[in-house]
Amino acid sequence: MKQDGDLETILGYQLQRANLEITGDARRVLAPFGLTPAKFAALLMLRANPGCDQTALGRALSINRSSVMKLINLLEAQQFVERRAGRNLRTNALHLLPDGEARLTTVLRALRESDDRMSARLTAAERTTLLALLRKLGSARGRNSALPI
Amino acid sequence: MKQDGDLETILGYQLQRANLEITGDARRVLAPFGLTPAKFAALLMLRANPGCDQTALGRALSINRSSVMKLINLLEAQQFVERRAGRNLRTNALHLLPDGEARLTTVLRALRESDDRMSARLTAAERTTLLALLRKLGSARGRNSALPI
DNA sequence: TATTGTTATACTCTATAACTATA
DNA sequence: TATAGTTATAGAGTATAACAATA
Repeated sequence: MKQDGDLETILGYQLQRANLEITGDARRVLAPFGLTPAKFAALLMLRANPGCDQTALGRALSINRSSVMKLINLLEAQQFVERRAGRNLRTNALHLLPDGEARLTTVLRALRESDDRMSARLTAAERTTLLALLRKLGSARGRNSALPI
Repeated sequence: MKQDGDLETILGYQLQRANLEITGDARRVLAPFGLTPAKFAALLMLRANPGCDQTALGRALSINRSSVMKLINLLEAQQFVERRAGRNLRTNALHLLPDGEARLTTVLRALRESDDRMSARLTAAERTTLLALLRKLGSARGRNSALPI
């Protein structure tokens, strides 16, 4: 099978391939903890912003309010997170539970190993470059659809 | 909302964000042609390898045989592609139809515009670097799961 | 009126497992 | 036995649209 010259230089295609490769390993690592990449990202963002509401979390992650609902419902059922009374009657204040935060620390360690393993074929400098370029691309995320501000 | 320091340096998270951003625009561009990113990629790969069978296409795209089935069923219904008699009774030879190839040329032009628009916040050199790094990461794709060789 | 949470529904992409026919 | 295609099913991640309650 020949490679296709166009696909080689289509950013979206290469992103999708790399994403599946890296995310696949992350998924295997997270599964024993009952987590998925999306739930894991939500936990980290929550840890950095205790007490935030669901809409704010969605904006930070650049995902829809209804997608946040799903994640928090699951994380609450797993005792990672708690919905507390918010600053008014229509908002929730989201908090990591102490045990959830402890578990998250363990999970983060495991995920870092996965990340290192997956980026092993890059030099440290390449990895840093890649992260910077990805952030540039992803920073526009939600400026249209998910972050109507 | 604060950013989370860990998420900033987790490759999988930044890949996912960038992927959603870039693929989202591609999806909007492809939709009027009845295509999605996955179907589009299959078409390009098929154009480069006329007459290949479904399993080979799956390997080239690093996706499962059953995923190829879905894509080809749709593309055949849309008259982009045809299953012809293969080199033996259990293989299909996949071929782009002439009109499908013509349409693909138009679509490719539109997608290139999307790709350029999305990578506009990178310099040409950065875009090249990014593609090279992504290919390094994605090249392992399927060596375990999807490409048992 | 605008916003928050919620619910129901749907779509994309992919995978696994098992079957059938053929090699 | 091994491989190609097929089918059914499932899971992860997301979105849209509409509603109720609240601001």
